[in-house]
Amino acid sequence: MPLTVLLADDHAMLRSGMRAIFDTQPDLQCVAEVADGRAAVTEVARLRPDVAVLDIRMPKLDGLGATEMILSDPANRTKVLLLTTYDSDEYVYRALKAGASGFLLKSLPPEELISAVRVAARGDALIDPSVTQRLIARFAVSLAPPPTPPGLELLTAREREVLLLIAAAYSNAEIAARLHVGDETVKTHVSRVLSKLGLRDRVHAVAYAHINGLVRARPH
Amino acid sequence: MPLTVLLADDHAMLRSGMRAIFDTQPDLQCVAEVADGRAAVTEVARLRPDVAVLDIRMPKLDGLGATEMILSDPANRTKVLLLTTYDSDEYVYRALKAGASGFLLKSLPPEELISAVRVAARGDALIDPSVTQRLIARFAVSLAPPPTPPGLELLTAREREVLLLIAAAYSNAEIAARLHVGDETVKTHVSRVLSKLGLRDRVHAVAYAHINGLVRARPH
DNA sequence: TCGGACGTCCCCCGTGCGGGGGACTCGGTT
DNA sequence: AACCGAGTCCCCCGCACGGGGGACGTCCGA
Repeated sequence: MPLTVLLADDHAMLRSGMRAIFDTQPDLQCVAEVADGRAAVTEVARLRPDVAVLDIRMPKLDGLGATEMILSDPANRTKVLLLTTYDSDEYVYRALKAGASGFLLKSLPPEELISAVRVAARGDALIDPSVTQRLIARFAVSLAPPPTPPGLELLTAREREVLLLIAAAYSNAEIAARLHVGDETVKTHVSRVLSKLGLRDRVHAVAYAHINGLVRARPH
Repeated sequence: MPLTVLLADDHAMLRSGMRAIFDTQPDLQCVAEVADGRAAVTEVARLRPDVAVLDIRMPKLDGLGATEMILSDPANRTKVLLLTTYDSDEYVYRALKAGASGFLLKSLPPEELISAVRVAARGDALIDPSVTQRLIARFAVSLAPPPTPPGLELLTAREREVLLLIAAAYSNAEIAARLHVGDETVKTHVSRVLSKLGLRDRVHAVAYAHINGLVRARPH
């Protein structure tokens, strides 16, 4: 059975152009054309096409908002491809966050649009190369380890160990038990950590450790 | 002038296959074939091709390591496309982090490999659709706001305000000055925050706030 | 061989902190 | 009217904490 497609764009000319492209493919069937985002949402809910191709700029509800509404429905099985004339980073992030299966520029060659629909239908995703480039850069920094915080290199191994335990909100006595040393020893380490890092008290130490990424916040 | 390409793969058969593909394109010139990662790095440094196509599994130095060495050189202008038989998330992350311009599966149709080289050469990037899908999912969660931490809804507006100041490592006296209230008042708020959240002391409160994303760590 | 860094343990002392009370004002609900 | 939650201020008490000292052993490099 053919893949069903919904087209959403406020320019009738562009819609008929895309429909013509799909009509060249026997296994692709364009089951609806709409001119705004709200209509796209309702028609997707009614017809449940395999793929919805949405322009970002549309009246009443833009393509991003429509995408969010469509994909936030847990019963939905329609994949969403977003089309845009100009790419903006904000658009991309919002689109990907909403779970779009594609983010493409309208300059895309017709045959690639067809292949994009097939890619989306089988559950994969596709991003325009010019956007991918910037996405990688952004993704890389989000993976990059935080730069070594200032002053950390002054600490000995033991002191860093103690700092991590402070950051985990352990008391001196708890740290002592955990390291199997006396609590007076821990006090010494703590004092050295504070003075070496220029911190007033252990509360500042906890903040320092977390802000500088010494403690991994809820693992993603 | 033609685009120059370097091929790196430990299978001679695959190299000659790819070379044959490139030879069908007048504007693509395969300037070198190497069989391991170390050779790839030195040849890229010597020949400075426009694009290097690297297999991930290679002797001596794998494609990821080679990518990192190539792209860590600030004088480098060669773009890197990575090829792999099986995709693993870890591979992808490392590749993107290193700054690769592409991450493709060997199942890729030949004509798409050609187009990928052109995409990379012009500075854009390209990721295999099956990988993109998972990348989006991962990217989305990295953008997702942290879920509302447990217990936070028990706090009044004022108490939340105080909690944020505690998280910023302010002392009771400093919080009092900042809020223009007496320090006895602050003590009351702090006590309520601690008991409502089940925290032992302000140190735990600082850790709680940071772990639950109430305080934005170094903005990316 | 002598230092110096590191890790360990000890004492004193002042104070910020947190728990336990209580009390007052406001605003909104019943 | 009575009530209650939120915000404000006050007192007392115990204690963990942090700064100031000093001391001792080990290991390593000068």
